[in-house]
Amino acid sequence: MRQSKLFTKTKKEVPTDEVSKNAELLIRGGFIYKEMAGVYSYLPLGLRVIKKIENIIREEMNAIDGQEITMTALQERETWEPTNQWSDEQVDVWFKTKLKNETELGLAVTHEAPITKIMKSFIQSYRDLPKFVYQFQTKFRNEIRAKSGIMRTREFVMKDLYSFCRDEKEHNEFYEKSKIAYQNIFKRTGIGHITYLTFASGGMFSKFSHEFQTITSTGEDTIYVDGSKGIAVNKEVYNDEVIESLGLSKENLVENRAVEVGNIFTLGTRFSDALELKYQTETGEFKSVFMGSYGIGPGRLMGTVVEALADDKGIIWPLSIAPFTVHLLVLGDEDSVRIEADKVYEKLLKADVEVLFDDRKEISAGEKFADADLLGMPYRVVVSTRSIKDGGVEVKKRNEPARPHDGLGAGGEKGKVISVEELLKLLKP
RNA sequence: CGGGCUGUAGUAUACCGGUAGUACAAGCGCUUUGGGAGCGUUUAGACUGGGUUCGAUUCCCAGCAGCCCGACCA
Repeated sequence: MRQSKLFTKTKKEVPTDEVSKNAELLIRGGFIYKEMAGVYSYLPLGLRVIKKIENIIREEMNAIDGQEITMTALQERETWEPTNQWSDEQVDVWFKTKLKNETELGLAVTHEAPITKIMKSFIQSYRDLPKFVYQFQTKFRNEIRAKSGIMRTREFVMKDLYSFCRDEKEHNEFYEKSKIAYQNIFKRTGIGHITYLTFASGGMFSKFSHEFQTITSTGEDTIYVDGSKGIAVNKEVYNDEVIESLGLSKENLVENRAVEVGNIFTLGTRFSDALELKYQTETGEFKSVFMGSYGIGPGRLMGTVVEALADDKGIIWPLSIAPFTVHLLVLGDEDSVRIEADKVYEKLLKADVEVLFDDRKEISAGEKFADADLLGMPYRVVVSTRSIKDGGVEVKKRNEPARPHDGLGAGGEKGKVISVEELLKLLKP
């Protein structure tokens, strides 16, 4: 993509009404646009990140036999009444509305009840189980207080998977598989090393649940981490009984602030009982289906990556979810340099490298470098009179520490000059 | 939902009960070109409603909007 054609622009100024790092950097970079408090649009660069995150999640969900669907955002009152969750006392974040004929509707807060209804049409026998279904779909939650940029919003996409098993044993087997799938997702998106399986309360749905918490100083939650075992306990259930039952000891637990990037629940038969999702066993008895639900918010995951990995100059995207692999900069407007840069761009495209080409004219080198740092692509590749004289292109990784000042310009960080062929080998080994 | 703070060009800010100033952005011209460059020039602004006042962007009230702390969080 040529940056001269990209409709978004970077901003030098920090918006004063955003304090959180993720919102500041994502807005300055033009990844997202704030529509209102807790409601953000995703612009071209941001959407590319979201799509990559979704694809990683999709691959991991498919690997554990998930089947993708899309459910509706409009939900009927009757769907939620059997579990008593239409009432404002039970669920206080509903956005409710009405049809012209006064029928009450809700905007999707979550989908346990609707998916249970759907599955009633298809599950009758033990032969139909187990089944696993997921979607990426917009949730609406009328949060009293939206905050922390894209971390806690009123409208957001969530990947929610629902499992339907014959009994608790079959459920537990899947539940353990889902933990590994989730851990793969966080590893692949670059935050695996700071994300912990965390024992937590079950909220409305069950007594306990598991969260995946990523350690960042700006996190909303407090967790106690046992680094050697790689697990943690949420403050909300942090007591002697829980610590003992998990085989942990207080001496090894370290307090941290963290962001909940994923959450898995055992639902049991709460929904299948209430909505009468039953199946017949081999002996002809009717049993309620044993359920679980498994959520990840791609937007929050994106915000968490920004919070956890950025430096004082901008975002540092992991290769796996970067909007582009390479940020190609051309310095100077001389024809010879621009022709050479165009050639490099074409070669990268031909080799299937995702490249953002800063071909903007009359933009100073400093501004291009600052933008490259802010936008955070993994590789910065520079074409300039100097790189051409040195026989190639200058390559610098975004996550490499600054090299010592080499006298080539104020605050200059020199990359390594290599040929385009070597660059391609580096990117596509 | 309790508490606190804030609304001035696109963004960030300043002053003031009496002509709203600056920087960045944007447009134009020239210069510059390896870390957000310079000179000149142009465009552009007081959240809404009520009150006090000769006069309100400024003071008061209400509404709306935003941020922060806490509580909440499927």
